[in-house]
Amino acid sequence: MLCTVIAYNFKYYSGGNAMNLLAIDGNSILNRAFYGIRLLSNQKGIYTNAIFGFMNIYLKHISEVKPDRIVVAFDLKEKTFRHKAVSTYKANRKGMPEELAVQLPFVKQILELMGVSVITCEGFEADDILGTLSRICSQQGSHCHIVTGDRDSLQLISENTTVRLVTNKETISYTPHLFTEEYGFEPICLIDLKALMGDSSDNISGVAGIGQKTASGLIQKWKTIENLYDNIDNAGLTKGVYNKLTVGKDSAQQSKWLATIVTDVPIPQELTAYDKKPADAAKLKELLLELEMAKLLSKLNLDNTSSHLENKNENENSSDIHENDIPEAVYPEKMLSIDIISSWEKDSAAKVYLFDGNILIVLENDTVYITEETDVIKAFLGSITPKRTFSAKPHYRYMMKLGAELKNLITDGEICAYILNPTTAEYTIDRLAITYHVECKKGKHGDISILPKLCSEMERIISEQEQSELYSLEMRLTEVLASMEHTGVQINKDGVKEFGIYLSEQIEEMQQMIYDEAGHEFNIGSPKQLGEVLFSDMGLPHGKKTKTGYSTNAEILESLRGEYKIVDYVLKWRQYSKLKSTYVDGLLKTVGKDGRIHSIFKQTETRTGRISSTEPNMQNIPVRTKLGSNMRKFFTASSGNILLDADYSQIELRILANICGDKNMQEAFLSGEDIHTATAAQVFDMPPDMVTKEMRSAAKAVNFGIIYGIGAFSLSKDIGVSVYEANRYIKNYLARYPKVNSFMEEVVENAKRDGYVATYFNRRRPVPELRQSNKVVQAAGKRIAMNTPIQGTAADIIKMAMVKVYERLKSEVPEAKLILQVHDELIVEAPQKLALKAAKILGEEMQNVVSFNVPLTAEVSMGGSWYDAKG
DNA sequence: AATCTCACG
DNA sequence: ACGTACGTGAGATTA
Repeated sequence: MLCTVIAYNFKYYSGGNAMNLLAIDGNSILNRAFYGIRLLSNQKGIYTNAIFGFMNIYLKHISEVKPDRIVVAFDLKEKTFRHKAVSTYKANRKGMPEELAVQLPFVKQILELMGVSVITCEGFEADDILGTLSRICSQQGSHCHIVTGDRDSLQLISENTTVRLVTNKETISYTPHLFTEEYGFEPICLIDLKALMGDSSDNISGVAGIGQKTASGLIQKWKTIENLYDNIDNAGLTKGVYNKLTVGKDSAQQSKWLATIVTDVPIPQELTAYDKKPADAAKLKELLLELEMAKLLSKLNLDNTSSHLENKNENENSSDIHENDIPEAVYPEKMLSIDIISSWEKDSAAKVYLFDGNILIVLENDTVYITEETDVIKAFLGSITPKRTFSAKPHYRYMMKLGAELKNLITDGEICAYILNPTTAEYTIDRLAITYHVECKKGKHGDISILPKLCSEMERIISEQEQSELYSLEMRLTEVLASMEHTGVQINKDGVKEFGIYLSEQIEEMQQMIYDEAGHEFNIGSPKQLGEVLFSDMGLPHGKKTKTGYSTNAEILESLRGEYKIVDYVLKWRQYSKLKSTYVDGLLKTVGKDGRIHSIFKQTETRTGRISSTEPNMQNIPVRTKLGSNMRKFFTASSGNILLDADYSQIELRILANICGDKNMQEAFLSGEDIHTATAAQVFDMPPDMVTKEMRSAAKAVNFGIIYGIGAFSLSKDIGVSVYEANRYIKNYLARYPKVNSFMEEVVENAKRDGYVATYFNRRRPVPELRQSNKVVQAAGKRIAMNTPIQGTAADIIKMAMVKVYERLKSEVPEAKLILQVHDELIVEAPQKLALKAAKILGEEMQNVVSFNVPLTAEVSMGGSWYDAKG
């Protein structure tokens, strides 16, 4: 195969008028690159991920800053001891892993061949060199841009020095203004902050007992530790802080010294020494070719002498492949694996070839790599060619963004792996290859080339375990989740902000009342300080202790609420603070430019088969308290639309009634009586209309207990009766519903024998806990075994409903969109005019998704906000 | 990075 | 004697 390489019109750099120096912390950036990209190697087995990543970051900053001079600084050795270092300095910092260390010389070599100054200095670290350069620039009226991943370097920020902080997500360019806005003090005071709070990664001890929050407050007020200590007696400090500061004075001073970056490293003082020298193009090209970095070559404009890159696997005649051939003409029917690469990290993952029109595609092992976003990808993904991938959801979202449809995606390796074992923390192709004994030779193109083999093996096992239907359900669900993420939910930002202002006022008020009661100020948000104030200083009766001190959770405080005013204030303060920080502030951070929140729904996260929601979590928006439920008023239908909300009633208990087959329990549901009342009638042996509120709520707790894997102790705690009493309830319950009892016993027995439990639809979950010798762990394993078939079957059912609702809406009411799922609840946004039609589909599909002896019921209601739509 | 607390089903 | 209900995610504090 022969591939045409087209050069990018990449502008290297052009100098501006003001003289600029770009100074890069080589070690810091190399580290980021290494840990940010999965391990890759070229054909010879040389690891290349850090090289790729480093060069990408390097080029990005060059093109943005367009510097006149460039310096890349490195630490000399991994275990360099600083001239001023104490003996334990950095003793706990782990050495560079071998895989990274081997890449370091290549990076240096590439930079040198490019004519860039690479500097190291015996006895000093890279950031000291940067500090020195920054000082030289300031003195000579030049501007210095520092590129690093290390926040310590922010202390160097000045009018003449900008720090471009590289993080996993983004690069932030810090000017003095931006820094001060974020930290509340000047950049140079960062060393004073560290002097107080310390930094374990650098073995800087700071002042014992002073954390980030306290330290930050002190520095904002006093700027430097010297100033703080000079005024310490009239600084209005609490006793605790005062004592800690006094005791830790020496440590603070030494810490400050350790945290200070050196600015007088012996390096050339004349800035012209760092002018860019001519590159050795030939050698550079040779090296990059050896490393198989085609894209970098083209970015550096080094590929114009030879317009063809030869594929090492010459198993095809040299016919150029044109973009139009790719989707349908080349491999119309054959299954292809795809890896769409859109971010720079992955971009560097592939050894790729450039075709006409800047598209990067590799066909090898039936794998297609695509990195540029063009119409060809769209055509390919939208074609009927069967496709295989690892993690399909981003591809669906990509196509939805383009207003197109991803078609014929048959296999998703990550979903396969989740079906086979949902307890795995992270799914990577490398690990799965080992687990499923698929030979993992490091392919030329990273690990994706083993995907075909790996998938067929996993699919074989899925089929053998009779999980193919479940797998197919999950495959169809991916598109539904992608659509929910894509559509998002509208939020009333102004309303949320206003609520936040109200909360702030309340927090302030509560804080003042708490301080008045306690007699002094302290950090209410610190469980440690709160515990000391309540239980040591004020002498309230304390409950159990945690490892670190007194327990101050809501349950304990609630029991003291009536007797001590302060406890009530603390509980209120907690409630307001939680709403403010997690919901008001947290949600506002995630609102998209379209005024909607696009949460991520994770499909391979939970061990029971549920989906989870992150960034933000839309599955734990408050509802149980009056105050909290106000949040739901801000989730609204967009104009002309309305929200439909449907939830299954008692789905887990109904599932239990069905799968255990207990006639008495089924009867309780079929009677139409409220289930908790019916249970109370059974347990307390009386007619339903004699059941009191208290009895009903006790029965409700027992019902929950049964689902979770009952324990008398916890039940007694939950409903406030003796353990003996709780035991009686459970006994009565199981006597009335005998098949519940036998079902639970059977499930545990089977799990012990098989090593896993399964849901009604054959979703499996391994329960290794049952095979451990520790009895506490074993008991937990039993509860898992009892709960998972119930919770998991409910998850299976709502997933089936989601797919059906989604597909019917798509064909019958395409304007209506499924937007949220909260475990037993689905939310649809529909045009008002079509609301009834959509509501009918929603309710019908949810109810009819399975036919059980005890039918499922779903209650649908609608409204302009989530608050109103929930019945 | 671990711990505590608390929001949801 | 010991710990104490299932499944999640996020924010704040502190080591």
